[in-house]
Amino acid sequence: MARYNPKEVEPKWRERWEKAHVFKTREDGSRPKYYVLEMFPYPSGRIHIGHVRNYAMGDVIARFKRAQGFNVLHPMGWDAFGLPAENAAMQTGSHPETWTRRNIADMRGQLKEMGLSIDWSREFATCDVEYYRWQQKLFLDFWKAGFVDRRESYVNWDPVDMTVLANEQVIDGKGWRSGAAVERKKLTQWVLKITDRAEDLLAAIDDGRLANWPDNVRAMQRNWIGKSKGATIWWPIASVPSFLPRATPDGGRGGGPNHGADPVEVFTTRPDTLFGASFLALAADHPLTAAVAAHSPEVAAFVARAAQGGTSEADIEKTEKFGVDLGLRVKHPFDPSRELPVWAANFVLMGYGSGAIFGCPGHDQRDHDFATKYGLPITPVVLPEGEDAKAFSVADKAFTGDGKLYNSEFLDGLSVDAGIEAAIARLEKLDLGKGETQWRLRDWGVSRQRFWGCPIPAIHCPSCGVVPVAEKDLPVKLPDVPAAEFATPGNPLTRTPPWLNVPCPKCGEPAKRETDTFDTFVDSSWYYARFAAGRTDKPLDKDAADYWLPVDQYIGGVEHAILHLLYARWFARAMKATGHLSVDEPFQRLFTQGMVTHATYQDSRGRWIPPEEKQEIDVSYESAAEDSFGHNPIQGILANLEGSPREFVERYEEQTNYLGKYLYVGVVQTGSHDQDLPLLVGSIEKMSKSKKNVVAPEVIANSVGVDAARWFVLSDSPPERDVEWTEAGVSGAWKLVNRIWDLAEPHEGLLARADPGKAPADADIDLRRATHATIAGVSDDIEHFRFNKAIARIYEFLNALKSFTATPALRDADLRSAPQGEAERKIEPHPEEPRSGVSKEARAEALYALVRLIAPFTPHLAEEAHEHIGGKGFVCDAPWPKADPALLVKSTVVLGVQVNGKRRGEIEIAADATNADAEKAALALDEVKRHIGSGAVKKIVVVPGRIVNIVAG
RNA sequence: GCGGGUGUGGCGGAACUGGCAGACGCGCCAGACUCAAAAUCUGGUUCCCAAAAGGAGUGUCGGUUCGACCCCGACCACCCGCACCA
Repeated sequence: MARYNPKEVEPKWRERWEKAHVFKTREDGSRPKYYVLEMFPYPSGRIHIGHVRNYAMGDVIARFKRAQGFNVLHPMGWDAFGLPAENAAMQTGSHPETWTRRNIADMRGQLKEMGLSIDWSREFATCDVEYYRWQQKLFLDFWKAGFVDRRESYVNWDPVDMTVLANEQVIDGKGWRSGAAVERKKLTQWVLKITDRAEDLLAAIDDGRLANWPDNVRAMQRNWIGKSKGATIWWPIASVPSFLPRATPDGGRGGGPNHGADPVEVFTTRPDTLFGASFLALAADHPLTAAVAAHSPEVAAFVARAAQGGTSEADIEKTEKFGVDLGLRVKHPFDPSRELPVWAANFVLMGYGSGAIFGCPGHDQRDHDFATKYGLPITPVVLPEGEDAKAFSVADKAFTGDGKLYNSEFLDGLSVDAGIEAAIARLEKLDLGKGETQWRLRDWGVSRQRFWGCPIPAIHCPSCGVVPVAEKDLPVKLPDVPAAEFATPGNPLTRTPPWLNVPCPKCGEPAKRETDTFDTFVDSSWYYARFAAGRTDKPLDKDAADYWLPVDQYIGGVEHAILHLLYARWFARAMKATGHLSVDEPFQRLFTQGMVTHATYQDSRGRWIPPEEKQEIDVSYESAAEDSFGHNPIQGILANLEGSPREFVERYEEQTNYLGKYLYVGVVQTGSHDQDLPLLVGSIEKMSKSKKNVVAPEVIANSVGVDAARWFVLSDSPPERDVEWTEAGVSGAWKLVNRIWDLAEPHEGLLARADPGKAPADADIDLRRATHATIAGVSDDIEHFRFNKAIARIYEFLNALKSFTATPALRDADLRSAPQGEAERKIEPHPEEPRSGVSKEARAEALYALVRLIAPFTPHLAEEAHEHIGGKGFVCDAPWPKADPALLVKSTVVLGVQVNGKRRGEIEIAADATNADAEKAALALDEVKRHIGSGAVKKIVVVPGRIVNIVAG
């Protein structure tokens, strides 16, 4: 029979789909809508397996919902602005747009080969003028609404590339590309005021609006927003040295009329421990520290030393705490007669709170470390439950738990929570502090000093200041810049006078355009809405947006759990406030899929070896013990290894333990590299070019077809976990494709001859039950993103189907005695001679269900098989099969029988049998009798349909 | 340190609301077909005991229950995110 040939079949169906426009989304209010969206790709050049998995998942959902009768929107586009295009331009001398457009064309072709049910008519790239012009309009609306600000802030500046770097692009204090030491530079940046919505962005995480998001993503967002409740406290400076700045008119609040300088502002979450305060500590870059440093070489030396330590690195833990006494004293808010020293300390950060803390060494470990080092007093003020006040000590370690306050005057006896409230009340009464909430979340700096991005529509006028571009003048298009311009570092926009020089929209005098472009996260913050409701004359069509949004299912990598998803959430709120949208949460359900990983290989010199260049060898135990030269090859290989052969040795031992008979000697590279160098089997990692463990999707598509690739990336591992790419796994998927094809092949035209809708005879009941149980199970699994289980169910069904199709006479047992030549028939069951009693109708029903159930996973194969068995039209247009509830109920059930909780046998009884029947049947079993023995039956627990447990003693 | 998650055969993983642990796939073993191999097909495959009978078994220890991978308590290991966040 004909071998299934994906190279012919797959393109054929893609052409047919395209010709019939089957995946074009029609506005249709009569059907319920379903919007499936995968995070759109950055056009880096090629599709990789990770994309395949991401889009295969989305496509399963899209096709499934479509078959269920939903009006499905499943679009695709390109996150097309960004740094790599400019870097490529610098290296290759081509324009960023040329590079980007070429990549898009390549990747579009590759994506189309995947057979995705995408409405390509809605495709756009964020670098299309028709997209970014509306982004500029949204920005102007946000500006008008007060969501935009301009602020001075520090940025990472690469002096060689002359650009701002994101924190992730700074490696060990150096630019990731240029390797130049990064400078901190103060720039005026455009800012979107996302902190204004911090409260609501946080509230939505826990009030049910994000109920269908993964817990870890919600937790990450919660942490990132970082709300902490506490108090701001103003500590009056006791005696003010002359060199300190004079008090500002409003800054002296609470300090009384005659303190001479502003009080020191401190934020704390534990105002209840105020009586345990023994010092104040300021950040090294706190203004007050700077003021003292100007007059004290010792303090200046401290500031210099503190600046050396890596501030953002993870090895902060190792950094020793150190500080310096500033020589200032402050008055305790609750007892002005008590004065505390003011220190500067390296562990206090200017970027959080007010850059100053009060140290309570008894109840904060960092303060404890610091106080111990510098001999500052340590006073306990919280007594744990059940501890004796005299015996309790915090000399060795800070106590951070709950308890009762003591040593705290008016707070004595209160719990921590009550103490916090009482302390805040007193502070507010004294006008020395107030209850306050601090956020970890910062406003979003969107300025990038780059060319390849959406221009920020603003104009700098010498007399009017910063002025928005008039709406009639939109879009602010990127100017035509010769490709050669990109060879020079910096932003070409600053060197393009005809574009740069414009009249001020307000006064008409000569002015200059803003040369910053938007962070590309802005582009991806609203694309989902544009897909759904794009219009040529405005950002969105509100009616269409109201119909389609929110996105019903969003799918992407967990690496976007914080920034992209947070920005998109804020953007939706801002768009709602400016009348463009009606939703504030754009993504109803979120799914974060795992990565595709692959084993890595390294030779003994540490070079990465591509998987296709390695060769596995097995050596039998006998030959391993001694080869023809009388050497043990394992020992030989191990002896040759340079560096650390640990990984290799572990694998080797593992294999001997299990197999005994065979030794997995490992992997020897062949091909272009040195022969017979032992290869280390490395860890299993995310596919990456640097580790040479990538597998190109097109290579798979050209051999076993995209259906097999799609099937593979969805089988085995649950979708949220990583899946390891293995050759064995791919060949398994290929085998599956052929199994299904073999089933369809002998039944050519079956649907035409049988009516799968006609209720078949009773004798078919087992097959029909299997069919309907599979329909119900697969539907439920897809609905709940359990693709691996849906696939397992399909395998189970195939196994069942086979037992119905193969005639018992041709089973293995009979084959041995069968005459020569008879075996041929076993491989190819006769289509018209199925197991006795199974009708054409039952088989037609089973196969028709099968092709529709596999369609979301392997759409080309489904179409081909469907056509082969005589189906009309497209499978992707066919309705999703419905399970008949009557066939999901069994007439008899098998119950496990336990004695004292251990399984001892099973009984098969009618599904509607009474408990008494079940008990009787269970007690009649020989195994049960034996295990009860001479003991008395004390109790019998019967769970109908599940189990019988006999308690005997 | 804080937050989230995960621990089940040789491997990836199933097990519904507390009810037959190991579905399904891979790998492996045996057999059929073949001169042989590949492919395919059939059967087997948690561990211990030669087998049967039996026993043990879901990271560890304890608890609740007729019954625990599942619930509770304490711990261990690993993964992810954040992090001198006051």
